[in-house]
Amino acid sequence: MAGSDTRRRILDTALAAFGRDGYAATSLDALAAELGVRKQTILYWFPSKLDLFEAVVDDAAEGLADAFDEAATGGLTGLDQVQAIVDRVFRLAVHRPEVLGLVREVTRPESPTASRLGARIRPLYDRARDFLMREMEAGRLRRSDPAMLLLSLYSAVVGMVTELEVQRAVGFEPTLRSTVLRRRELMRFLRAALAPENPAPAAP
Amino acid sequence: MAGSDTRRRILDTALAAFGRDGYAATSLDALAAELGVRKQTILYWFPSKLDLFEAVVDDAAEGLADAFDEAATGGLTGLDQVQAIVDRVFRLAVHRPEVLGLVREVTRPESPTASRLGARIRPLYDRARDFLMREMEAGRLRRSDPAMLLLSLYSAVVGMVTELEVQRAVGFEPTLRSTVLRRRELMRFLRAALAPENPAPAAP
DNA sequence: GGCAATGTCTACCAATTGGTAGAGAATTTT
DNA sequence: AAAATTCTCTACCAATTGGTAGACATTGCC
Repeated sequence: MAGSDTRRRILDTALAAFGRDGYAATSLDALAAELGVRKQTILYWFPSKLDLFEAVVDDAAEGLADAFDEAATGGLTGLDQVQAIVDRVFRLAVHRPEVLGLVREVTRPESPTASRLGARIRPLYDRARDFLMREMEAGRLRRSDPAMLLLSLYSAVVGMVTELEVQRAVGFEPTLRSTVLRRRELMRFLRAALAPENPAPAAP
Repeated sequence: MAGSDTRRRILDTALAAFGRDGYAATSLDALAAELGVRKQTILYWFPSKLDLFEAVVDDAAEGLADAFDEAATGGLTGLDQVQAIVDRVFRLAVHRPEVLGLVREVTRPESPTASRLGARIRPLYDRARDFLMREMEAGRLRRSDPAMLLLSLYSAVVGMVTELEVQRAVGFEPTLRSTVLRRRELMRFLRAALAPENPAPAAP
């Protein structure tokens, strides 16, 4: 069944292209050329460009959910859990920056599938908010509005990560070292913002 | 001289369109229609689509610089100055969201003018870094790497602001009230992260 | 071997794209 | 008033876009 391999390859390459160049700037012909295939092969697997894009979004959302799951199954709590997730997102950003590019593309209000993404990430969002709420009540995180805090966190992390690109734009070529420094600095920032004012009592 | 008025109108409308839909998804025909004018009129004022885009970027960069200037001339220091700038950016985001959309578009690595933006915002960047360095040395901000901290700040603010859009994507319609709450929560976050561990001594 | 399903291709197509050439107003300069 | 400049227009154009129709190959099944 070589066919579903083609399908997989199309999804991967399309994710990279959409994430890098955006939906409008990615043409099916260019995509096909990159795949070493004809455009009609793409249209065989996905009836239209928009269908392809939606499939790519779903696929990426699934990958993101897996990444979060992986970072959230260690039984960590408080800042350690936050750190684990930040690390995971950074790793993703380093070796698959297109995924975050796609997130960026898709959160644009005029995106052809802005609402679709909503449905896809909503469960992640709810889980994260519950986690924050629990940790605040346990005194392991500074108390504040969990929904708002979550948006702050998301902003800080994704913003920081995508600013690898800004850094390029401003003229620095980001190195591995600078990436490490960036992550460390971000964690200092987050720890300062999130650490409870008076440490939680040890568990009984 | 009705001509330069046309030029001005083209710049404004193009900024809105590029910021909302992105460069590739904005066609000169659509832009012209929105302006009530023929495409060739646009091409008379700007020799090509790319030229128009560059002019729009320059124009927006100028506007951003003015906004920062306005927020930075009150002689404030430390967290108060940071807060003034955050407020200013939020105001901008509320009544001209396209500007931030454009920043987002242009910081994409494949943007046709990624490097151009670099040159334009570099002075702002340098000024902000100098400010942070000064305030740290005066003990009014927590000490850390100013360049990294600046990226964190930029990320947190721009990320938070663009998440007004994410919020829409997830299905909430942001209200004025939620915007106010968001700004307040962001400032709590920033204050927690930036406040010096031991307060600075009063000025002599 | 025949046959049906699956998968990739060639050949087109209508619509849209950014852009050129140059006519025709309107305004300013002389 | 004539001439020159400034501005917006109509008329095209070649290239690219997403998409359709259907031929041709390959595979697994009977």
